Amino acid sequence: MKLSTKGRYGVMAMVDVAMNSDVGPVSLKAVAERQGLSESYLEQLAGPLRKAGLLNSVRGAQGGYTLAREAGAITVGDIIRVLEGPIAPVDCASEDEGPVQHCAHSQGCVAKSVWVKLRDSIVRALDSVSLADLCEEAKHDDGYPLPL
Amino acid sequence: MKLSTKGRYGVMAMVDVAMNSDVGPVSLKAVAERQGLSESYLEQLAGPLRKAGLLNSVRGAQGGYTLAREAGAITVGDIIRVLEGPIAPVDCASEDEGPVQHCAHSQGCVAKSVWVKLRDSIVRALDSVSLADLCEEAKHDDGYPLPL
DNA sequence: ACAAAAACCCAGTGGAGTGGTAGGATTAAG
DNA sequence: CTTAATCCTACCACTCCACTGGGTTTTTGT
Repeated sequence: MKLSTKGRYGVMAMVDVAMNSDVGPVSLKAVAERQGLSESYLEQLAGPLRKAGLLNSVRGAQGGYTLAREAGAITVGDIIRVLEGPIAPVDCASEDEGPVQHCAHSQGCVAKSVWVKLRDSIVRALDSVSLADLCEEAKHDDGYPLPL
Repeated sequence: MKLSTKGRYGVMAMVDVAMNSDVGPVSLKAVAERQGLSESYLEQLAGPLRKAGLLNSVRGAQGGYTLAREAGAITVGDIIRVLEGPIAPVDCASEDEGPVQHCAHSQGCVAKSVWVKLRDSIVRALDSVSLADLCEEAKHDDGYPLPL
């Protein structure tokens, strides 16, 4: 039940872009430095995010990325779906389930109701938070409660 | 965001034991046959479940496993925790977080609130369903709505 | 014109984890 | 004393994750 770094870094990067693109497009180099991530790895995330219509890109020097929609219209769930595929704790309880999913309909399927319930919980949690929410929170937490 | 087979098979096995242990302990061989799973793989799940106090075992011929608590007092979450470790969509939002978790408290941690919210959703979903619930459901679904 | 900065693309790679199998030792029933 | 079961440990094939690197194209600034 772990998110991969793709999803995690993707959200970090999108928040970074959201918070820094007021003065122009944000380069991956800048994101990588601020967030402490690998630039070349971020490239692999930016591609899909652009193709999915969450990011716009500007090529060439001084280029970079901007949000393709306003921050309030992009949810964490949107990002996760692009980078990790449809939300599905188990294969037989996927969001985009095809015609009918039959997992060798023995007693095993008894558990399916739990997995569907679990999936719906995850979907609700991820879709209920937008980039705007995270940005707002970030600004507020400026005087950050330091651990240690 | 996928559950591993350990968790899935573990729940299947526990339901099987719950539904078949009224006449005596249930052998892993029987579980494996009914559920279509590998017996030797199930052994690896039964060990931890026993040590965690969810299963009792009876060794020797005619031996097997019974629930260590009543079915209503064992949740799906209990099983998952034993077989997959603490519920934590990302490391910095684990259930059993130690003293303080600091994920390089740069802007990256901005997303932490989402992960915590996500974790809590998962925990609530998994802890709200007991083996008894699943057994009840299984009996009801006897005339099973066949796919195809 | 040209150098630098950026997005793009794609191929490869090391390590860790997943999903098992194999073999044996112990325990108890018939 | 054979058989059926739990128990324990080691091993293995495979996949996927997290990255790295090399190279191409596009644009800006000098």
